Amino acid sequence: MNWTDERVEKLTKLWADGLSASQIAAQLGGVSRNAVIGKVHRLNLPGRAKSGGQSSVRTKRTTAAPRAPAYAGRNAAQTTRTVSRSSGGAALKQDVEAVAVEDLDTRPMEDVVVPISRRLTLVELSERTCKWPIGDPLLEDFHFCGNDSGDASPYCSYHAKLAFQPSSERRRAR
DNA sequence: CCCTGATTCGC
DNA sequence: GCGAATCAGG
Repeated sequence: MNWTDERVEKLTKLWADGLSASQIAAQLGGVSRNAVIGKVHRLNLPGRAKSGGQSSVRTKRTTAAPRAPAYAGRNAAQTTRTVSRSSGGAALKQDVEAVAVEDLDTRPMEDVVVPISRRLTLVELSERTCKWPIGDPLLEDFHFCGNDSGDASPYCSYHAKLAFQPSSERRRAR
């Protein structure tokens, strides 16, 4: 891939916005983070203030920002899916709680607070990043949580609590 | 190990 | 000019 004016422009902008080289590479596509860094140097763009690593500025959430629902609205639509298998006797009949967060008339876990998200885009997700979607996919600021997902889980510990609620105990608790 | 940017150097 | 390899660091 070559550095078209458009791509250079985007690179410059994103770099100025403080995104990391790898994140920029992911958004540009077709280039490695090394390519991005190399280009940045060649363009004489100001490098990062201190040669600090990932602990630098990152997601700067000013103040008030109740990162609450984000999912509430549209999710309430496709919440509980009841699958009934009426086969012969009265054997199988179970309802499966589909990936739901907070359903219609709910009260359970509303207390699960998710810290901050890394605002990753689809292409930036890796095996260890939380794949919990945030925002409206149709909007520009749509992103994924991106926090560490432990190792074998698709979500970070916080979103995992929201996603995998033990159905049995939930019913009981209600 | 994950990630970060910085530099080098063959292409 | 480009970017993989490498280095240095959190």
